[in-house]
Amino acid sequence: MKSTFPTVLRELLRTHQAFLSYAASHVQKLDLTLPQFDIIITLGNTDGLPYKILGEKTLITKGTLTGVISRLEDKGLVQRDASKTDGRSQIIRLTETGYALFERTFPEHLLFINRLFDNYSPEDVINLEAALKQLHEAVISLRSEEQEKIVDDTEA
Amino acid sequence: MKSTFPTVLRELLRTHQAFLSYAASHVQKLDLTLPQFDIIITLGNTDGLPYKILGEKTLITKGTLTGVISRLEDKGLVQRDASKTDGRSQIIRLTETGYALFERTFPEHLLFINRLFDNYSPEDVINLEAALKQLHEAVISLRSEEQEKIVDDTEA
DNA sequence: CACTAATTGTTCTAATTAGAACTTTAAATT
DNA sequence: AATTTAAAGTTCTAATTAGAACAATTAGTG
Repeated sequence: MKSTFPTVLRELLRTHQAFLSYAASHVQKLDLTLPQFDIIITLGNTDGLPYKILGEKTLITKGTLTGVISRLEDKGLVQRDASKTDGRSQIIRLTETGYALFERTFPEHLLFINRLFDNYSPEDVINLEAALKQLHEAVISLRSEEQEKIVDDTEA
Repeated sequence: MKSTFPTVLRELLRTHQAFLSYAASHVQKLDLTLPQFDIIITLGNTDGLPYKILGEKTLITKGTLTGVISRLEDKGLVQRDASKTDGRSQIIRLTETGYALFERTFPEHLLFINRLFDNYSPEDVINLEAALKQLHEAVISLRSEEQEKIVDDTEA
């Protein structure tokens, strides 16, 4: 059996790692970590987001999110407000300083990142996205199969 | 300007994360973390590898590697031997227990992972790998450009 | 050979990470 | 309405992560 594991999936890990370190190199100049800047970006052009949504958009789990938000709060870039409609929920929004940082740095960051695709044809972009989605869906599909197995075992 | 950043690259992050959590779900049953199991796999079928090579293959930086190896050593799965040819270098190899674990678990792990590609045609695999490599090379190319800039600044 | 530069691995720090236990509040059920 | 169940955030723990400083050794240079 020819194993696709070492070749294709290693390449996924390598590409991911390379991209993160590329993106981080830009963000570090702002004295922010990548997750921190990701929060800033995600909050930009919104009127604040509940904790939960913020975690879903940035792919940061809630236990981690508390720490990241706290550090941004310490830096004065973000603030927590209690939700008016749900007593459990916190709304995170950019402070004035945070919004100013967003406006000042986001366009340049976008250029920096999009430079990766300078030599891409439109088809290349489509292919990449399609290939990633195909793998993503395969993972999700198998993961839910595994989940069902566990449920079956519990019931049995 | 149409931004490729939020769509394609988010998909890279999501796919990567989904894959890791899928792989981790399997490895956790062995009471190992993914990086730890990655080391076991990488050492399997070798006669031991120097620290440096091990880090390159697993994409783990040296500061991190020390901790991961130490934990595997504590579990008795791996041992450190001083290199005979280089006084600075350590050779990491599987212990008997470690090798037994590798032999017992690796084939099943491979099956578990390769299941992701059950519905892939050969072209699908080739496309995925090509798309990832294209992005990877774009990152590397830009990263080295950035590096040159820094050198220029230092010289100027 | 002497000196400098580079490499190997360890140690340390600050941050992120997932997961679990926990508190508080909301929703659902009886 | 009372009770149970679920959801939102916080806190805690163990591990990973990158990066920087450091000691020991090797390689390269004059």
